[in-house]
Amino acid sequence: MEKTFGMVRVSKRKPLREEVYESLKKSILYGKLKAGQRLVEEQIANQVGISRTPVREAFYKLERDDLVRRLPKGGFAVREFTREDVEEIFGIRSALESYAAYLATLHITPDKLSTLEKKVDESESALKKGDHEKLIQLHTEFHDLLYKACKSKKLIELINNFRDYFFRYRSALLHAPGGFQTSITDHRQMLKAMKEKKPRVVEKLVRDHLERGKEIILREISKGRVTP
Amino acid sequence: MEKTFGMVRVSKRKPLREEVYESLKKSILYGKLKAGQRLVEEQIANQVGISRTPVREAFYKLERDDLVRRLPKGGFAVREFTREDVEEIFGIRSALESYAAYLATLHITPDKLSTLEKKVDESESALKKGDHEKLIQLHTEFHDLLYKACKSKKLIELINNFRDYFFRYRSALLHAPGGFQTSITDHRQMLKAMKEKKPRVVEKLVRDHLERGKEIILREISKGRVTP
DNA sequence: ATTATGTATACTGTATCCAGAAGTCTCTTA
DNA sequence: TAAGAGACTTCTGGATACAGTATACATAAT
Repeated sequence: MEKTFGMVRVSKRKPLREEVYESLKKSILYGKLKAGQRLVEEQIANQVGISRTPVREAFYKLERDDLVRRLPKGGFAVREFTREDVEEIFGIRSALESYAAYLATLHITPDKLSTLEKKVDESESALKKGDHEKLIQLHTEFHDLLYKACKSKKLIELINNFRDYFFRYRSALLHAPGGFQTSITDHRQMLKAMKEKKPRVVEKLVRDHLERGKEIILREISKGRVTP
Repeated sequence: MEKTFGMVRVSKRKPLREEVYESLKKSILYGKLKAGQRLVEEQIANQVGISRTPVREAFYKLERDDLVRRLPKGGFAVREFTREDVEEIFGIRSALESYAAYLATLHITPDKLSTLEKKVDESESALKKGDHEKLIQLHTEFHDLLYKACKSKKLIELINNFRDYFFRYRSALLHAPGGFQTSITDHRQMLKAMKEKKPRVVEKLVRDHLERGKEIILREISKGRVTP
């Protein structure tokens, strides 16, 4: 992060530990680091060309995020998920995200509603064009916007932490048979219920949406199409 | 933590960072460290007689727990709560704890039910004797046991983290007019609904229970009887 | 009196080093 | 051959030192 005022450079660099944390996190979320992959302080430090200290601190932070777990023989590993984990996490997500959607329905403003509507419209348009990358992006954005409207910073933070666990599966989720269409239909219904100020309906729609997502992931895991 | 096998001492001491973390956390929870109190690495390190490293790591962990916040001028401070924070946190607690109670109703075994019943019986007995300390302890234990029955380690962890924010208020909560009696009545009703395998009823009872708790805390804060 | 500059202090972030623990491998002895 | 001891390797946790940054205070200049 650098700003330039004329010829004067104002540098506000993030601490190294933050940079390592974000880089590792991104690698995990995007699947560059596979579940089970072992990570060792010294190795990462040598690769990056820094000391162990910021690497260690990044590891501890990832550990607290439950994105890595500590190995008994030293080092950390990218977290793996059992079927039970998937059930557990989706259960918690359901509780949190439906609550956020409930709050969002209470608090949302008309301009935010129309932004959401625009996302759904764009999704339908992208579906017609078969632009799957765009659809994945719009799907994520719809949920980001929806939860942001709940006005609870801590809740959003929590939700995003849980969503991160399955970030690398979002493509598989949507590519499942009928995945794109179902997702758009769900979003359309949520939007409708929000316009009508029916928070309990939105809440239920989000629960069902997540239940469907969970079943898809479990099915894909069973078929060996994705690794836990 | 030391174990002794005959004359052989097996020492499994916790890392210093864990010890500092737990000690600071306890001081925060029990009100020894007041909201707003500033904490500085070097100072704590000097007081304890260790280097800064484990202190820093403990601070980061407490920060992640949202029990302390980073100060712009260096150091950390014990977290303060606005009324909005109280509302936010109780909202999230309500979502999480009611979900946990719902799961617990599905999973609980008869022996655990009778343990819960025993806690309620003991609470009524302690109320008659005016043993308030005992009542506070039993209240906490009831909830610990209830949530433990949900069989979701991550959910329990989350819930406990949120409960910790108001740990120092639990006495005020129960000492509020009619607090003890209401709490016992609530627990009795939850127990009844659990026996009857009505998870949605338990869920609602827990929501109402927490709503009441929130109102009490907000009222006590308004009256200046507790500091946020 | 006000503003600018220099210095001291307080703190953080990072690098380096040391000691210890745990696991693995090799050699020796029974 | 099997068991035990010692050496080696790999890793962590913590201590220490150094450099950088931000703030407060004192002094000099206008």
